Amino acid sequence: MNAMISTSEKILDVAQSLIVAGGYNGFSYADISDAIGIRKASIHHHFPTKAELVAALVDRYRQQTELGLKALREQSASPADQLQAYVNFWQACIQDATLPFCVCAMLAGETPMLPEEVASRVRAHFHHLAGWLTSVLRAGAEQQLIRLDKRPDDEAQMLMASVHGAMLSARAFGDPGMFAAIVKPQIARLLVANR
Amino acid sequence: MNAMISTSEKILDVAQSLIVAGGYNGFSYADISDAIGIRKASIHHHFPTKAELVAALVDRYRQQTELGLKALREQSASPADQLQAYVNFWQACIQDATLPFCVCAMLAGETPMLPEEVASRVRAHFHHLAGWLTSVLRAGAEQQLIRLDKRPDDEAQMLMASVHGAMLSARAFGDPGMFAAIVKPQIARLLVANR
DNA sequence: ATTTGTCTTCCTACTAGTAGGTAGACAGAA
DNA sequence: TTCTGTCTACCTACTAGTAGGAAGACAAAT
Repeated sequence: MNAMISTSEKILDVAQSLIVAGGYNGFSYADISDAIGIRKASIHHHFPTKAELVAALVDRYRQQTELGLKALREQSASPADQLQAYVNFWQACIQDATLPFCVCAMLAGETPMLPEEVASRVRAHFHHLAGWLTSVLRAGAEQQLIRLDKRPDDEAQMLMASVHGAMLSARAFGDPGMFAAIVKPQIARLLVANR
Repeated sequence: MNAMISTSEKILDVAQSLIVAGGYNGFSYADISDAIGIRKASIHHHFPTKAELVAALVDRYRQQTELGLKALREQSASPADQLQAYVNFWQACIQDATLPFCVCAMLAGETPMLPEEVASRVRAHFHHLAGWLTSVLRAGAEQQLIRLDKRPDDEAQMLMASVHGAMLSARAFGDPGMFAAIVKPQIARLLVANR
């Protein structure tokens, strides 16, 4: 009946939800051990050090994101829809608490005391996400669906910051709806002539 | 030669810079002890538990913020200038690394595993800051210096999220200039006819 | 077919060091 | 004298990480 999910995947799953809740220093091997019913030492077999574990986790996260964003570009017709779908994805994650915060946004806050191998991967995720947003915005501007006041990459950075800040506010206020309340208007102002 | 700064203030100063670097679980009594040359037990005399220490820290932080924002309202003539000054303040803090991140933004990310006495104070800070921004935006709109697409409190939440998200991006990219690059355009779009 | 060796995964048992926190003594100031 | 701040010395629980071995899977050699 087990969905044939490997132990190392289970470890990463648990570690991810723990990181999302409390960051790099907010979980221990013992926590993972308890959650999946395996000894601490066995986790060290799969991931010798905590830094390696989290680095692998961020790699997987970025890979999943990459896949998700690619799927989004292929499914949604217009750049405007792609933007909406991206925001809706996070809205759903936050609402049903499956992934109530971006792993890399969480870790980014802790940058100053993150192992370099983790910090560099977090930076890579930020670069990648900003790149995706830039290309969507640029395409939208070319098709005259989106109106940009600044260069596409600047607008992408602004949008990304809004998304992360909105996650933070949703958490601080304990109100999942706050995310959409902040991000949707930011999207709306980019869309040309919404009538 | 000591500037007559009390031990408990020193403790809070060090704890604050450590929290800003690594969050609630990113520092220990031993770290503070090492930094100010006092035994761990002596810190427990001033702040019996870690939760109490951080709660006191956030109280002080909010109080300082309150004072700073009030001063800002009294010094700066127009609401537009107040907004600019607020952003400039953070820009300076991030640039010279005196306070490269908002204490409460840091803690907000860790909300799910924060002691309730800390979480509630972080929430209070968010409320207070949002309130200040709302009143500045409302005043600006009344004087027709600021153009609001949405209700003042919604625009305030959007601005606050931008500020926090911009701090996160500046950290992730290791580029202090990123903060201003993201926030300044957000302010600019609110200002009416900038010529 | 059985043995041999290797690889993987997990285990028990352990280490050194750190976590937050406590008890009690002492010195100086009020 | 009592109160405040600091100290030494200690506690229990937990931290990441290690040592060494048991059990099974697989493949090649016998």
